Amino acid sequence: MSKDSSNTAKNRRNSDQVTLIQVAKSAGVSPITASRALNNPTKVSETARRNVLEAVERLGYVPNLVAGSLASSRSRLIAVIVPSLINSVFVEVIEGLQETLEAEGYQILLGNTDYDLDREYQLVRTFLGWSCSALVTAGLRHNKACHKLLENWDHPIMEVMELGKGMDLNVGLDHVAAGRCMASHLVDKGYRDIVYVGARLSQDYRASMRYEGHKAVLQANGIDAPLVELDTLGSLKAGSESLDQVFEQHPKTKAIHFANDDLAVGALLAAQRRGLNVPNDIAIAGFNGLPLGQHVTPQLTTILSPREEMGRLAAKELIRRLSGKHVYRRQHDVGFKLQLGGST
Amino acid sequence: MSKDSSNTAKNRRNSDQVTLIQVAKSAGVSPITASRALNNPTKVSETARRNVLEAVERLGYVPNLVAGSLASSRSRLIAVIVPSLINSVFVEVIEGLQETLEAEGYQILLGNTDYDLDREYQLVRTFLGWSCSALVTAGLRHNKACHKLLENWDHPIMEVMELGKGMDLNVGLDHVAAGRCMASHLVDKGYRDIVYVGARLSQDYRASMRYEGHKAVLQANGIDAPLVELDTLGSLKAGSESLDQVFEQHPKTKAIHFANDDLAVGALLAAQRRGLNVPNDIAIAGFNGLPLGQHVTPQLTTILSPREEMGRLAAKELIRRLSGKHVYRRQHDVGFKLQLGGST
DNA sequence: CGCTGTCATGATAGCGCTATCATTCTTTTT
DNA sequence: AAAAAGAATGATAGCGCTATCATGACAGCG
Repeated sequence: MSKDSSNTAKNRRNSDQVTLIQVAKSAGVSPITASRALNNPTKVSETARRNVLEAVERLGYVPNLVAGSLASSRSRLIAVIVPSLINSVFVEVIEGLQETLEAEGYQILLGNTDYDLDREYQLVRTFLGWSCSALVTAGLRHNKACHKLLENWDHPIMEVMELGKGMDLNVGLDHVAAGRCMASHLVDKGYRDIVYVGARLSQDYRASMRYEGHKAVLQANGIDAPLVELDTLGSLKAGSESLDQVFEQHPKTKAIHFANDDLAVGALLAAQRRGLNVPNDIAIAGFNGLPLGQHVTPQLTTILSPREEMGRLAAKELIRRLSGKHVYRRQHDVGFKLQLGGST
Repeated sequence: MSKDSSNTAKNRRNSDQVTLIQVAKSAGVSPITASRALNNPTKVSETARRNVLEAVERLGYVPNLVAGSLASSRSRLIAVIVPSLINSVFVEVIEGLQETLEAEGYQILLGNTDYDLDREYQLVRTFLGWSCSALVTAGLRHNKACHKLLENWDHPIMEVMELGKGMDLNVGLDHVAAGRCMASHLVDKGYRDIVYVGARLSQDYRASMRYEGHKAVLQANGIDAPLVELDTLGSLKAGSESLDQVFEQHPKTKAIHFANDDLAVGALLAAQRRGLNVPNDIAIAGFNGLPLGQHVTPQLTTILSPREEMGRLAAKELIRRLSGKHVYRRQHDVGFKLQLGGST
């Protein structure tokens, strides 16, 4: 009986996969040297490195990242959790993140909470199980279990979109201030009957933060700040349909401050279809600064938020942190810009 | 000298992490039973299961998915590779995939090729290293190395967006037919001076497939089929700016068949800004059926492609395959629909 | 010449989990 | 009642890689 180790009953090797051991053998070095040649090239002699790389090429070796991560408890995976993909805002942040992270050899593990904090908790649990190098999540609010889990996690956590004291790193903008900014603009323009329209504010709580800012400014000017909340997600369609609801509840409305550009553009186009002049009959303002708003006539007055920039900046801060460098700011305000169009 | 196994020099345990062994100990069962209680509940007695679940709760155990994947060489990760996130079309497919896959406990590993097939190859290599359960990629074209790598991979591969003989599973639509469909419509409407406008056709080769269909119909009708290719990615801005280029190169143009809705809507709005009547002065058609096109006036004539549906269907087919069931069709045509608006 | 320090390499021992086979105990069958 | 089959559990041995420590080779130095 020969001891054929490659064929015993207990063998459960994935027969056809090339392993680092085979590469090492073929290169005439030990497995650990082969590992170093691939992951720590400077720790290995020129010849060894060359031999290993040639063997990799020759055998078509694809590193098993799962094994590597288990052994090193580092994974080069970055968890990214967003509430929605339909809302292009988050996609642009992801785009910014991805551009920077992929260039550094990190991969994105994507989760979608559908604006549900319990779902977020589940995703976080799963992602921690993947030994992610870091976690990026949209927003500063989490449920209790999630908060506790993250607090005890010893990897960077990046909370994006809004600004405030987070768990670790934070890149975002001040939504209350953004709401104030637009409201001030409308008041300065002389509008008095102003309605704020949002969609599912309990879910999109950043939109309700903007409403808070909006309300504060109006009240400081002795103006009422009525709110119309739609029961659908923000979309062109919802914006278009919201007009009826607004005029029904507040017939004298002269200006509408929408929670986002989709709603605003939907309403703008709908208003024009029914023969209303924007801004003379009704003024319309949005939030986000989507390209769409700049292509309609009149151009949409909105607040431009630097979304890709936010993603890129978040990624850079994370990378700086992951490479052990000192992070200068734990909180980073990317700001916003009032973009004046003809719609107000 | 006591043999304190938890504190020897060579110990590199991640000190604070709760492992399945601790859960098992606390539940009074062996590790393997604990494992089964979590992953194969039916293989374990009612009491054992309850004890394990309680211990999990008590200790705050988070399964190490990396270790599990290494041991089982299954990962519940699904690689999804798309050429772009800025193009909302791919995002909607991802949304459809995610909805279905997350419900089945799979996670999405997201890659972005930026329309570069070499980049795709790199991403595929990385993702194979993660022992992904399956791979979803946009398109049927891959570079040689990538093709070879995938051919030898023994997990499901799903190619989406376009229809044809792929490597494994395929869910998509026939872009040549879509191009023919829209061209036929334009010809039927009586247009003769028709220009096709696309952006970066060598990258977005599906758009050039639609052009092939378009050209075939026009030529069959004895009509010339001029092409204008833009050097930017498709966007409202590019569409808006394309008008000049079209009229400069083809002054008599009466209809423009755009490669996608962003371009088409950008052009439609730009045409109106310069006082042209759509469709009397210039007819405009798009492709995709984005909501945007249905909210402008006149509504955009376009081809509606079922993108989320495509993602959902792809996910379902994958899940069926992953659970070992027979897959009835390896190729699935999701079709498209000519959506008539007032713009043609 | 021995001493120390640096560099390249290797042997060993896991990382935390699950596949496999073995064992025990219970149920069913003839 | 004995034999066969099934259900629940466990012992063992990895999955493929890397952290850690140990070793040997060689240079610089008094």
